[in-house]
This record gives sequence, C-alpha cells and structure tokens, in this order.
Amino acid sequence: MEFLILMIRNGIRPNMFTYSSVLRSCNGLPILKQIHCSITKAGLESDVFVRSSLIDKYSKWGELQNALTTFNEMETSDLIVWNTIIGAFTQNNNGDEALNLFKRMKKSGFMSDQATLTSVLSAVTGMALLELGRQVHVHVLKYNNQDLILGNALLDMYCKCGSMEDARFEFTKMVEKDVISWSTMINGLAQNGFSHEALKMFQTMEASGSKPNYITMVGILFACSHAGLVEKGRFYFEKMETIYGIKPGREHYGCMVDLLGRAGQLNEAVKLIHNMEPGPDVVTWRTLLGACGMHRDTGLAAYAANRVLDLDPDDSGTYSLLSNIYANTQRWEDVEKVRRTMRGKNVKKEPGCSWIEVNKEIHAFIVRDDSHPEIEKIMREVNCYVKRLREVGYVHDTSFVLQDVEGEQMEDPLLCHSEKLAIVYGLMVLVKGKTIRIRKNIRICGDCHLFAKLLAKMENRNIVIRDPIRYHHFQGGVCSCGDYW
DNA sequence: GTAGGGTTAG
Repeated sequence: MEFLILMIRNGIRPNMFTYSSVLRSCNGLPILKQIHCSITKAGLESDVFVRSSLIDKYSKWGELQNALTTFNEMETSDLIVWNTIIGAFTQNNNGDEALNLFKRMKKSGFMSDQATLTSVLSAVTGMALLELGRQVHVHVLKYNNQDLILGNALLDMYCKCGSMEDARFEFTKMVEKDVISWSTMINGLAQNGFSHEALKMFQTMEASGSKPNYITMVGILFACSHAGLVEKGRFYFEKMETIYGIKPGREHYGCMVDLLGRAGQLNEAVKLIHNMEPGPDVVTWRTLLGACGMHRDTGLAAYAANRVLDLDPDDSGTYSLLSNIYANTQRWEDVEKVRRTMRGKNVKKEPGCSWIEVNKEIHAFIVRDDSHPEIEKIMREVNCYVKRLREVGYVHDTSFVLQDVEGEQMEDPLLCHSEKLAIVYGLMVLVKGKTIRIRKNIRICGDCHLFAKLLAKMENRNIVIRDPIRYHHFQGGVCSCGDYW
C-alpha cells in the first residue's frame, strides 16, 4: 500500500498488474472499496485477474452482493473467475447459489478443474446432500480419480453426509494419503459416533509414518469425549505437546471441558477453563453449559450461561438451554425471568428445522410451519407411529418440553419437533430399505432420539440424523452415539 | 530478461 501511494505521488500510473498485486495485501473493507474505485477510474476493470481478485476479496469480507455484481458485470470470463465466484458462495455457506453458478458455468461451456470441483464438493458437504454429492463424484471421476485434494474433499463429503461406508471405501482406494486424509477420516468417524474406530485409525496413521497435527488432535480428543473415554482423553491431551509437539489450543481445551463435563466432573472442567492458556471463548462456556444441562447443575449452568451471554448477548440457543435447565428442575419463576429477558431484548427462539432429500429435492420441516403440501397426512402418520411405538416402550420424555408462555399451547409440542416430521415423511416416500438421512439446525432432543431409535427397530430402517456438531446413526433400536451426546 | 487471480481436514 505504501509503495502504491509512493508510485502515484511519483506520477507513475498503476496498471492491472499493480492492482492485482496490491489487492493481495488489502486488509480492510473500506480500503478494498477505495481500491475498487481507483481501478474503475483507471479503466482497468475489464482485466480478469483484477476482477477475480476483487471478487475473492469481497467474498472474504462476506460482501457477496458486491462479489456477484463484480462478477456479473464482466464481458469475458475464464475458468478461474468462475471458480472464484463459486468459491465465494461456498465459503459463505450459500451452497445453493454455489451450485447454481456451477450449473451456469457448465452451460457456458467451461470444463471444471480441481478448484471448481473442490468448491462444489465443499458446497454439497455443507448442505449434507448425499445424492447430489454422488453426482458431483461422477464429475470428479471424469476429471481425475487419483487427485489427492479431490480425494480428501470426497472423503469429507461422504463423512458429512453421514455415509461412512462410502467414506471408508474411498479412503482405502486412495493411492496417496496425507495428514488431511487421515484427519478427515478420524474426525468423520468421531463425529458419526464411531469413536473407537477413529482411535484405531489414529494408530494406523502413526504406524504408516504420518504425523498428526493440530486438527488431527482435535478429532482424537473429540472421539474420546464422545465415547466417555476420560483417561484416554487425558492421556492424549497431556502427550500431545510432549510427544507430538503440538501446543493445545482452544479447541483442544474445549474437547477436554466436554470430556470432563460429560463425565460429571464439572468442577474439574471449571478448573481447566480457569487455567487454560488461550483463555475461554463463547464456545468454551457453551460447552460447559451443555454439560451442566446433562447433569442438572442449575447453579453452574446459570454461571456458564451468563458467561456465554457476556460474549454473545443475542444467542437465542443459550436462553433456550437455560430456560430448559430451569424447567427441568421445576424453577418456573426462573424460566419466566429468562423469557422476560428474551422478550426485553427481542431475542427470538431459533425455530427447529429439519431437511430431507427426496428425488434430489429438499423438503424442509419447521416447527409450527404447516406449509408442506402433505403436512396433514404426515401429522396423522406421526400420531399413528407414536401409538404403535408406545406398545414397544416409547414414553414421552417431557423434560424437553419448553414452557410456552406465549400461550397457544400445542396439543403436544413434542409431536411437532421437525425431525419427527422429516423421519416420518422419509418413511412415507422413500423406497423400502433406503436409509433415511435428515439434516437439522439444532441439536436433537431426548424424546426425538428415543422416537428414532424405536422407530428404526420397528420399521427395520437405518436413520441418520446430522445436527450442527455431530451425527446419530439409528439402527436396530440403538444409536451410534450410545445415548451420550 | 522482470509483475497479477481460484480449491481439501476442526
């Protein structure tokens, strides 16, 4: 930047090379907009290099509208600029638009390369759409079936779509594996509830001579915490620095807080938080809050919730959690207090939403939303299943019912949870034997978890539910999480 | 003889 200013002062006119170079070091949105202005003034906007750099930088600042405008105003495009705009939407969690652009790109006659396909795979991964992922896989095969980066992206896609069979198969087929391949598998197995397999894979990784890094260790500790392996987790946490030379960061401390908290060692967890070197952040406190909920420690829960709200005052999830915890211990005045605070701050509860992919179309179910064309039929089916499941031991777990002070008490709020609707819809429309795969925006409640377990057994169906942090594989009356999540 | 853009794991 300094040299650019010096250059202009010396009367030398910057050209497209100057601008695409200086854009690399652009570290603020106002500066980016200024540079964009001077590019326009200098009449250098038509250069594809300058354009793609601008698009990329706008996207890094979350300015998708500016990125798209810059893209659409181009007369000529090339493969890289297409990759840039597709990547922009992928990285900003707008997989839908990324896929639309990918279609547009193909229609314009461009052939995808490694960068296109990794972005598109990453978009599909974010949406957890397995059938779409398989379609992209075909494009990958046409491009290059031995590419390491694409192989890794495929592994991640299958893991995040909850199909470990596919992930394992692709992994064994890879001719070359790097630390990302191993870490993807370890994390994928752990998140899908196959903790022991994840730890076994770590041993295989070490035996093969690959060295774990920071992210690999996150996966290992995540596996330990979700399998309740307290001692093993402690072992890896202590040895990661001495043996592997990896300094524990927030994420590792977070896993340890989770590990101790789940195991009921709440005081140990608090001690760790107060002593952790990077200092706790929102995620750390939220983790502790989750553990307080599992162990019904309302006092500590209130403390943790307030630390979360110090750092993120509009976090509706935390208010809901806190209110749930108070409700579970019959502290109705406190429930009301939380509700009042939420109303005062105008914080809205995030509605639960579940998606299911049927014939490459996405069907979304939202609590209290009856816009699905077949909602009445689905509700009737849910009721039928509930009746039949009661005969095999299904009892409502009412500790998950939020007191609804806004009135309009639902006949049975648990019946309306979006995942129940999505699962039942899957049973109605998917061919017999096909795994039902659901993606949802908030974590599954105990009642829906039991519902899914019993239903999987009664209907002899595999059900996979992906929530924001992990997966549940329901099969034959049990879940891969071991009821520990 | 010299300068510039996009992609994978928590």
